[in-house]
Amino acid sequence: MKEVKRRNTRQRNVVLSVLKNTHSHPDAEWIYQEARKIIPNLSLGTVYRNLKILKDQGKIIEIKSEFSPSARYDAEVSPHGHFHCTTCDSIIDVHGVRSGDFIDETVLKGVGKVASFQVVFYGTCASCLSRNS
Amino acid sequence: MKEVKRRNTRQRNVVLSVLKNTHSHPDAEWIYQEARKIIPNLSLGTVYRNLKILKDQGKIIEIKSEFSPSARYDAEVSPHGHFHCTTCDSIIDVHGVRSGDFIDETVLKGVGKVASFQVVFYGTCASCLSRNS
DNA sequence: GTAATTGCAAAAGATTTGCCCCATT
DNA sequence: AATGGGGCAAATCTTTTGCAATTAC
Repeated sequence: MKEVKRRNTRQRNVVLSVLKNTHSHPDAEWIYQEARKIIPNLSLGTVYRNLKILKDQGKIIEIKSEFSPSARYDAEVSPHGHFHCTTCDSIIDVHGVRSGDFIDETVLKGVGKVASFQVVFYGTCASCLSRNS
Repeated sequence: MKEVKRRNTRQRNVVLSVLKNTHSHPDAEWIYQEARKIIPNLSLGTVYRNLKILKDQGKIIEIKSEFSPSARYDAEVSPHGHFHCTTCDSIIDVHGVRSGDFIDETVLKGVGKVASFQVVFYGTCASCLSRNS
């Protein structure tokens, strides 16, 4: 993506604020539906374009999961992991991920220079466990 | 996916052996092209179907990266992480990564029951670093 | 013989892009 | 006024699926 002077648009602000107001790690379609409640004639393409820009700017995180066909997004950008429940499809934040040791190790092993990382756990979340017990 | 008695087909064997013979973490299309050298009339749909079956059987791993539009595959199934070089697009194995090293198990216990996990580092690999220095 | 599997092609789903008009700076 | 951004729709890319024919067991 080329370096351009970004303008301050209502659409981009709404996309970001919708994402900041949820912990559900939604996909583009969900964000689109929510944002439409505020800007009814918003288009899905604009949502995708802005998600990419916001990701580039480091204001949001994109989550790629083996169990989700579409990318999921998160406005919490401090380093943390995710737990994807394969039963109810919800994604839960996992704080306290000790990435430092691993990044060091990776660097030490001569693999390369780490810029960021993603950790996703798969399994059954606590709610689903108790629901089926 | 329903439980069925799996048959031993040439197509599935070839897909698996193609993947076992590389460390490049290829996508379905690459596997398809390689496998076609052995079974010329193989179809891409069959490759996708078999990748899904092999994953279900735990014989291969699927890697979802923020920087790859298509899923990548790995026939090395022992728990390990990956490093995706955002310069040359190669994916490198990072061994010695265990979930317990990443996150306090007790924290994870409260979230749910973990069945598997995925760790992907993003950055610039050693080859690309030296090439551009 | 029976049911799983394949090849083919169409379909589906997710994301990107061209174009022209509008809005921000 | 200049140009980034939006809406819309078409296009692209990846993956899935229906179906009739084939193959493994």
